Amino acid sequence: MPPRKRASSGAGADADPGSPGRPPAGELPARLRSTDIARLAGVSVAAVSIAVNGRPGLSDATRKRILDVANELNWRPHLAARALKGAANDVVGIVIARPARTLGVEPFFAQFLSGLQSCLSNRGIATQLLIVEDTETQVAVYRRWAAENRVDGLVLLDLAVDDARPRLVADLGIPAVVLGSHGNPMPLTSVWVDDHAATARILRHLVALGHRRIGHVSGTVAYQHTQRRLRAIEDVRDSTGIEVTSIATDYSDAQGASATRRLLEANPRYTAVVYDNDVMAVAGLGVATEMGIPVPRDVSVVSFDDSVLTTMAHPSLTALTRDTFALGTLTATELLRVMAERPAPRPVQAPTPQLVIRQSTAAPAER
Amino acid sequence: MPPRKRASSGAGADADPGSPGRPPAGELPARLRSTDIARLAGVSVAAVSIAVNGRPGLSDATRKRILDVANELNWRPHLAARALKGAANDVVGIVIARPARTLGVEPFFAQFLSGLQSCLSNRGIATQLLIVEDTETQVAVYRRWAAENRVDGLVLLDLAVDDARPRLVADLGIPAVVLGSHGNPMPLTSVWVDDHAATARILRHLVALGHRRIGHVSGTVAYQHTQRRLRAIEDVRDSTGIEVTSIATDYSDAQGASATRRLLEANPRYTAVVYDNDVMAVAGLGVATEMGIPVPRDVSVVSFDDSVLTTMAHPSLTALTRDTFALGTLTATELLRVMAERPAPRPVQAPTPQLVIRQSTAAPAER
DNA sequence: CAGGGCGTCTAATACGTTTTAGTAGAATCG
DNA sequence: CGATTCTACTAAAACGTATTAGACGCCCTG
Repeated sequence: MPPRKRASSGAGADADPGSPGRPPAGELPARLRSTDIARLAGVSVAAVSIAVNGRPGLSDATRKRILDVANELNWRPHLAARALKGAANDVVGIVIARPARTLGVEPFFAQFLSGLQSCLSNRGIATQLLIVEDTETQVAVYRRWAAENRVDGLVLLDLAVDDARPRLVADLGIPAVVLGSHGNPMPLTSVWVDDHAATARILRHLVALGHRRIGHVSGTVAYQHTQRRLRAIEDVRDSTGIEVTSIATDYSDAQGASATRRLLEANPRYTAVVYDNDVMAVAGLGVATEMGIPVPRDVSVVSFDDSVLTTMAHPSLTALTRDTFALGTLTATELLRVMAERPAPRPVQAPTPQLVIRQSTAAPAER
Repeated sequence: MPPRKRASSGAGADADPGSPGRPPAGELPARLRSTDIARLAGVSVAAVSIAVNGRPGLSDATRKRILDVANELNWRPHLAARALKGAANDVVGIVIARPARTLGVEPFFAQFLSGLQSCLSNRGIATQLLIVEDTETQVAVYRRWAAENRVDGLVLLDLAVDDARPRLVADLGIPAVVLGSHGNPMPLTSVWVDDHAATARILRHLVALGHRRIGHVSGTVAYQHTQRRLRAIEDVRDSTGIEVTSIATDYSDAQGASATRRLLEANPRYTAVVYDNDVMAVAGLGVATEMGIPVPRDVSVVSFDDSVLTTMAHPSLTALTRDTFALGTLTATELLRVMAERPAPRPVQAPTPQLVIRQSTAAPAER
């Protein structure tokens, strides 16, 4: 038997060869192909390809005729066929390794993603998202995506100390940008924030107010940016001689609250507490209020992250603020560059977060 | 000239034919193909395909040998080639039409997405996300994605009154689930929440406390769920005779605040205010505090959405709570069913949000 | 022992596009 | 006016996989 031929323009004896056994919603609209467009425009498929890809070598009249037919029928090149020939997929991937439930808690991710996407959308590029349990699966996904040729680029987030991913992704040959790392060696282009300066900014503010005994409710120490903050704190401690105690947490409100309790029960009491994120800061504020310790009179509170939470708290919280959306667009811009030009890896500095002084910080009470 | 042949297993004189002219990071690892696996396993490409797709027709020994080789080399079928043969892409799409900057404000979206993804990830399905400006572009994207065969399924969010998208998507033949609509006719399977019952639940609570004059700061009236809430309010008004006034907003804290101001300056004053989302509720709480109107003594406050915002506010806010993450997983489950079986459209009811009574509601003050 | 049936495997083809090599005709040039 | 270059287009060969039709043994059965 000859290979099954699709019903072409000729005699169409098979009006609907569709499945007679499948009752509901079983119509298949018989996908258009470039041959159809070519036939209707009276040209070859090669001409169709040239026209839709805007390449030179066609008269304006012919080009227009082809495009008119294509638009009329709302035909686009089949993505898979195009990708098979080595074209871009117009997809960038993000794989996140976090407990899925925690994603919605922080506004950071959603805002970053929005910024990223709003920049990529202009180029018709979509973002492909996968949430996995652990870093191992994450690595497996990178491998799989590379093998499958699924994405044109990657964004790496939440870099851990000694994270193996940048090296792996670079070796896999996928264009990528990492957010937050600018270590050496640097296998990938990175967008980084000066956590050191930001941390110093907070501490300078508190020291200037007169605080000499400061608590720090830190995030997960496995992350690189946490380490950078801790190092900055050490530097300030060494240079100014003030006392700073860090307590590590998992960023949750629960651990933020219990860390706060420990700091406020200490004797002598810490006169200021710095929190690595907004959720913990607000939770800590609640704890202080519960314990009858007025903020900012008896204890000042500062958050590393700014959000609707910190502005709406009472008292509103002094916080480091940054444009997370813009961070996303910056990352996207760099990724587009990497995808297009494959330049040598380089660090790109994002604006350093600014300190917004609100109602939660003041000079420590006299003793 | 004969067609370019890739260097095969034979004499390997070309250790690294990589580009000598492009200096940085220009290695291309020469993608593996099924032929390579076949050669190394000593079988045909057909056997490789059968093995990796787990289809019957191969002895266990051969099957294992093939899979071993494939895993060893970390080879996977090229996605595009596979998709070209009509296989699934393992991608579902979500197109959101909102100002990009607003996405991070509400936790709803991030949580929903997490739930969706955590369910889809089990099947190795990724989510493709696109944020666009308006509904027109959204429709164009659906058309393009359909024509390109980019996604296996769609999730439709933020349904407007008379939204044309369900009909369009159904006509395009893309499996899809809509969140929130259960109208007639229903071209697509929908996951819906009983907004009517939820709204009634809030009002019953306030009426039971003794409130007879209630303000409602509503969201954008173009959305279907806003309409359902408004209708529910009307029903309660009609059946109980209490007074309820709605003010439409765009969900922003700014408009929430100004609406609150209007309600609290009214004479006689409204003794309770219901907000369509948590951001506005917290903003309204701030306004009341500023105006020297104690909550809940002089005015009760209820939020339609629950989040870290409502729990951390002082006083903490009475709110409707629902498991947005679970809503995501439910939607994913339904979408998977639709993609697999193409059943007739049907409504799937998600659990009705429950009222969590916190500190912001109380009986109205005596007059 | 012929013949059917089954288990295992392969050759060849199709999927829908892009790209390369090439052709026919018109224009240009010495 | 023949040779060259250009313009506008086409035929055919990829891209890497899934699938279909069959081939080849082998076991069973009558």
